[in-house]
Amino acid sequence: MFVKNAMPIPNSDIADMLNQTADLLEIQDENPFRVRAYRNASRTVRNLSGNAAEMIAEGTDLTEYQGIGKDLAGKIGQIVETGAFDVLTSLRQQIPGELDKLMHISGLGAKRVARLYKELDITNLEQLKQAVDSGRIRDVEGFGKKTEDNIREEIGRLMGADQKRLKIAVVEDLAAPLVAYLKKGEGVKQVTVAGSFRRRKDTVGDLDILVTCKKHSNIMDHFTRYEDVQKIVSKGATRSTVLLRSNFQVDVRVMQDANYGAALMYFTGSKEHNIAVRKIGLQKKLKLNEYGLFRGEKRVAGRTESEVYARIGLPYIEPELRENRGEVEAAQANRLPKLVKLTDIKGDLHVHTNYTDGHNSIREMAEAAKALGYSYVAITDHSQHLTIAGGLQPDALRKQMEEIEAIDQSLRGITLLKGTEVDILENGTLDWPSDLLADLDVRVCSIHHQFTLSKEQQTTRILKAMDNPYFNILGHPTGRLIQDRQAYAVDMERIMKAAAERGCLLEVNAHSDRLDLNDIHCKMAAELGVTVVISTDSHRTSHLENMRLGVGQARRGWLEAGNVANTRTLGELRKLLKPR
DNA sequence: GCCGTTTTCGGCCCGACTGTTTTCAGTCG
Repeated sequence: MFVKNAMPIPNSDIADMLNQTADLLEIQDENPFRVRAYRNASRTVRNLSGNAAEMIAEGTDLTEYQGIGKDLAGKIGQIVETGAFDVLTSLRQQIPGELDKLMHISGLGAKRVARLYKELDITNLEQLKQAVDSGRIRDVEGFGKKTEDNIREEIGRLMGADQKRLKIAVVEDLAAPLVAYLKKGEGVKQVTVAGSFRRRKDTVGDLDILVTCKKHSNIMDHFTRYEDVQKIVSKGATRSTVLLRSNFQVDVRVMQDANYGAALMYFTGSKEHNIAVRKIGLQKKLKLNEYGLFRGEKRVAGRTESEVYARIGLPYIEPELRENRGEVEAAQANRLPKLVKLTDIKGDLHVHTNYTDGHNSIREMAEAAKALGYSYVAITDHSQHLTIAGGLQPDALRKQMEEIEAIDQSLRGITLLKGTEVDILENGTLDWPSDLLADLDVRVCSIHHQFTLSKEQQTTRILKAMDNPYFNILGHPTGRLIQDRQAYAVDMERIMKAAAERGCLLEVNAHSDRLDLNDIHCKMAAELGVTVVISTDSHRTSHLENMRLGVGQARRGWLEAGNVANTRTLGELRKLLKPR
């Protein structure tokens, strides 16, 4: 049985085990639909808003979820109870080494990995490298010189430093000049970045770019001549793939304007969303592909995405929702959220200045916020405990508050709020005395040390801090740094329930390294009735524009303007920030 | 292994590109 005090197994671990099972079954040439069933269940578990182990303990029947039937629900139960999965264990005994890892080499799938094992006894990357170097690979049926070269290159890439997915802000910087370049191609009409970039995922694995242009364009030649191209992986009339010098992959697909909507849907994905939508189409005898929506041979839609969705009988689904996390069902029931937009945001509530570790002055940050059209901005520098970031002493904070008031008097069209980013100390107290907290307008409360406390201790620490009547906003609630630092262990559901009860707000930190809360947590917040604040944690004026990244995550988490405190007018906002 | 306005069996999204092939399997998205 699930022991209450033991750390429950995270959803990601369960999902990984199911996915590894799928890989190994595929290597065994199992029924491909059984393989797919494991992959689907893996994805469903990964996307659950609650912890599967806790849900099971509370009596939730996992078969309610898409892709989990009686059998897999039982198997997930076993994983949760024992921490192990006998199907996977037995497969690992039958299949030696790291064959499933070899599958993740681009160009090698289950079939070829199995063949390499059967014929050359290759079970790991090192053996594969030796087989390539000695030329034995070429003797295997279906493997030729080109394949050998490809594998050699891929191994080199894998053994070198590679982090394939990049943070979305980094990808924005790669995409902008490439899009500008493509637009200069002969006969080019539209250039749109699709894929996970358009869905605003926090990291992006490759760029999918859709180009529409006149017939007989030489756009693919133009594309592959782009100066940052390191290698042309494939090049065809309608689709080409290259690697940039940074090893980042870019796919370009060429379409005619009449197909634009269908193609954009197709290339935006997610794959799982597209499959779900196509299934609904099939029920109505409609076939959907990147060239349009067809009834038999007849094309019935395709020019715009809205047209395609409408013809299938669905309202338009925003790209950020297209993860098959319930949006298709919500669309069928006409219960899609009306997502928050960047233009709904009326102010930024987490901004640093050169009083602590920011680069710009109070006035410069305020002017920059005003230029974005905001009606308020809060200055929230660090508290005394955070010496490494030049945390303020109480008298320095008093002096800053006076300066904020003075500058506020001199500004028109924007209100400057006196704020703080106050440390939550290890015992759950805040790093300022109550009399100081009382004189501030906004208190962002954050954890900046002792990341390694147990889940129970960390959760208790935060809950205790929330007992403070001046606690407004939990800053970067999990402390994760994308691809750099794991989230610290917290019971997010308990924290959110407590926040909802007490009127505390949770931050969606829009800094490109954080995006914390993440998308799944945002959705959980909406479900639990927690109001969030989307803030940039700016340390220089240019960071204020990161708001778009935070809004992207909020949209991926199904948040509406009503779920977001800083879409409200200053008067309404102040009510939420009053001490309790 | 899942699922059901095609409903408890018999389906399961669909097409492009490559490489190794002489007509297509494997891989990818």
